[in-house]
Amino acid sequence: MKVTIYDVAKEANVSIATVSNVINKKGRIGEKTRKRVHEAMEKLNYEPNMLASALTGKQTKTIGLIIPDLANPFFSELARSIEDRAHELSYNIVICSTDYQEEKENKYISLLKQKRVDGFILASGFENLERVQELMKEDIPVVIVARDYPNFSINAVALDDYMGGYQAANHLLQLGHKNIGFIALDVYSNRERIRGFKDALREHHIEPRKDLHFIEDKKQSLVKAGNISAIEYLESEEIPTAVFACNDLLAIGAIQAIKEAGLNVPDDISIVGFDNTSIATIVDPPLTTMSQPIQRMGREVMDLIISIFKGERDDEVRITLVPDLVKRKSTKEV
Amino acid sequence: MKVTIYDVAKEANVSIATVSNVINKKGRIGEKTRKRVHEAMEKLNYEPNMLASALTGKQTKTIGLIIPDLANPFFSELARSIEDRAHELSYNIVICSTDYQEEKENKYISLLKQKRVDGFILASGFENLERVQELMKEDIPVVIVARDYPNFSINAVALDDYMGGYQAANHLLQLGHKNIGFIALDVYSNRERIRGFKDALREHHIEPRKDLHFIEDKKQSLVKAGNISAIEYLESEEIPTAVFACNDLLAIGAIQAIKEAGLNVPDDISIVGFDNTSIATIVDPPLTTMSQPIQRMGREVMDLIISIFKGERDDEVRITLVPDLVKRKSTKEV
DNA sequence: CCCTTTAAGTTAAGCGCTTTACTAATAGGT
DNA sequence: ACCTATTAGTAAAGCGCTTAACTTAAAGGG
Repeated sequence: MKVTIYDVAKEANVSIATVSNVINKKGRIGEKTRKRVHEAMEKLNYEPNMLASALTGKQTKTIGLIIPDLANPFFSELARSIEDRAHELSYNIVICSTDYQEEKENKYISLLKQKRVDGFILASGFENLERVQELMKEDIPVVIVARDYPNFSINAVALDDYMGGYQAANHLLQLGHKNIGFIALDVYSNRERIRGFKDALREHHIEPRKDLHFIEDKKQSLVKAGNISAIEYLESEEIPTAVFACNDLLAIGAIQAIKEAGLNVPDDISIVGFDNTSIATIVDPPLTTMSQPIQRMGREVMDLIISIFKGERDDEVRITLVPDLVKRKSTKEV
Repeated sequence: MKVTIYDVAKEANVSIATVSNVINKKGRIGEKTRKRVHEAMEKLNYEPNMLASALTGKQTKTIGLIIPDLANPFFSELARSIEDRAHELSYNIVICSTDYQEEKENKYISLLKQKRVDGFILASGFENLERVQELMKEDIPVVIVARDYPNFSINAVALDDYMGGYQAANHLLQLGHKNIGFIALDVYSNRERIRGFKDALREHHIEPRKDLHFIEDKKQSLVKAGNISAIEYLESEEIPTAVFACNDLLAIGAIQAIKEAGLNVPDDISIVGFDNTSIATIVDPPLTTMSQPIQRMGREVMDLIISIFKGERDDEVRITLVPDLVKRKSTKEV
C-alpha cells in the first residue's frame, strides 16, 4: 500500500501532527525531531497526498487553462510560456481546448471546478460571459489573457488589439497602399483589430472596401479559412494591393492562395499578419506581422493569478500590452 | 460556503449515502427519492468535490502528459489529439514540458504522483528509465507514446522509426541521390530513423558520409539547429544533393540555410522531413516528409491507458504504427 | 398468520491530511 | 523553592466523500 503520514509518524516515533508540521515548516519542532522525521520520510519514500491536503482547505496547486485550440501555434506557445512560469512556482496546468464551442467551455469549467483547481486562466472566446461571472461570484480566481472585455470588471492581461490593427494599417498606408483587404474571424480580438484598421484608413481618408466581412465558420482550419478569403479577394472586381490578416495562420492561407493564383507576395500583394508566432519566420516570404509578446503575457498572467491567490489584489487589474510591428519580407511599397 | 453532499442530503431529506448513491447510480433507490435528490442538487447548484471522492479510492480522472516541448508543433498536435480523446472519456490532461531535462522530468513526475493522477503518458526523452520503472513498480499505469524501448517491457504506442528512416532514404535513392546528408538529434527516435536511413543506403551500396553526426545541444531551437547543421554541409567538401532531416523543424531550418546560401530546394538540394506537422504544408517549398499518424497515436494511447485502468491488460501491449511518405515539393530527382 | 425475501434506505467508519486547543516539561525570574 | 513563560509536541476534530454492514418496512409464500 501507499505509505501515508501515519507510517512516517510511526517510523519516526512522533505524532502525525509533528510530521505534518515538519513538512509544512510550521509550529515548533526540535532539530533532532525534524531530522528523525526527514529520515523516516526518506527511508519510506513518502510522497504526501495532495488530495488529502487540498481537502483540508489548502491549494491544489493546479490551474485550469482554457484556450480555443492547442494545435494553433499562438496558443501552444502561450500555453508553454504559462506552463514555464507555473512550473517555477510549483503549479501544474491543465489545458483544455474548446474550439470556440460554448458547450465545451461549459463542460471543462464544470469539470475543473469539481477538481477544485485553484483558478482559471481563460484565453478562449467566451462570447458569453455568464460562466465567467458565475466563477467570480463563487470567488474562484479568474484571469483573462489575450482577450479583453471592456465595460466588464475582471482581471486581465490584454493586448491592445485596436492599436495593433491601427499600426498594421498604418504600415501598409505608409507603403502607399490604398486598396487594402482584411481577413478576420468573428471574435472579439479580431473585431477590435479591424476597428483600429478601419480607423487608420479613415484617418487617411480612405473608405474601407465594401466587401469586407468576418469569417463565421470556426470549425475549418485557419489556414484554409485564410485561403478561401484570399480567393474571394482575388476574384473580386478590384484586387487589393495589400491584405491585413488577423493572425499568422490566416496570413499563411492567404499567401498560399496568392501564390497559387500565380501572383507574388509582396510584389503583387502585400500581406501583414498578426501574432508573430514561430511560423511567421518559417513561411516564404517571411511574414511581416504584429508581434504579440507571448512570453511576457504568459508570465504576467501567471503572476497576476498568483497575486490574486495571495489576496494581494483588492480591485481588478488590467494589464494592457502593446503589439509591435515586425517587418519582414511580405510587405512592400506599392 | 461551498455546498456539500450534506446540504443536498438535508434539502432532499435523505442521508448522504443516498445522495452519493444517486450520483454514482449505485445501490437501490426509489424513483421518487432519486428525483428529490436531483432536484435538491439542481436547486443548490451542487458540484461534487472530486478531491474527496478521489481520496476514498476513486480515480482523479486526470492524466499526466509529459512531453519535451509544447511549443513544438509535433507535440502540441499530439497533445491536442490526446486531449480530444481524453475529453470524450471525461478525463483531463495536465501537460508538462521537460525540454529533455531529466531534472524537470523528475520534478514533474513527483508532483503529479502527489496529485494522484490516474496514470502517465510519456512522450519525453527519458533516456533514463529509472523513474519509469519506479512508477511501474508502484503500479501506476504508464504508457509511452512516440517512442519505443525495445528490450523493455512496457505499454507503448510507437512509431516504426527505423522503417521511417529507411523509407525516407529509399525515396531519395530512387530519385537518384547518392550523396545524402542527415540532420538528427541525439535522441532515441532519431537514432532509429538514422539506423534505417543508413541501412537503406548500404543496401544500395552507398557508404554514408563520414561527417554525419547527431546534434547534442538540446536547448537551442530546432529550426536554428537545422540551420546550423545545414550550413556545415554547405561548407563541406562535397555538398550533398539531398538531406534527410529527422523532423520538420530541422528540415525547415535546413531549407532556410540553403536558400540563404543562394541555392534552391529542391533544384540544388532535396530535403525530406519527418512528422508531417501542419507546418510542412506551410513552408516553401511544401515539405516532402514522413507522416506520423498523430491523430491515431493520440487516440490509441488514450484508449490503451484506459484499458489499463480497467484492468483489461495482463501483459504489456505494444502498438507500432508505420509512417507514410508524403510527397510534396521539396524533393526532386538528381 | 407467521416467517422469509426483497426493496429502500441509513449508520458509521475510513480515506490522508491540517489545525486548533491542549499538555508536559524545562527554563527563567525573584 | 515557587510561579510564570516558553518550548516541544500530541490528541482529536474535521475536510467531503464512498462503502460495507446494518435496519426497517412492505411484499410474498405456505
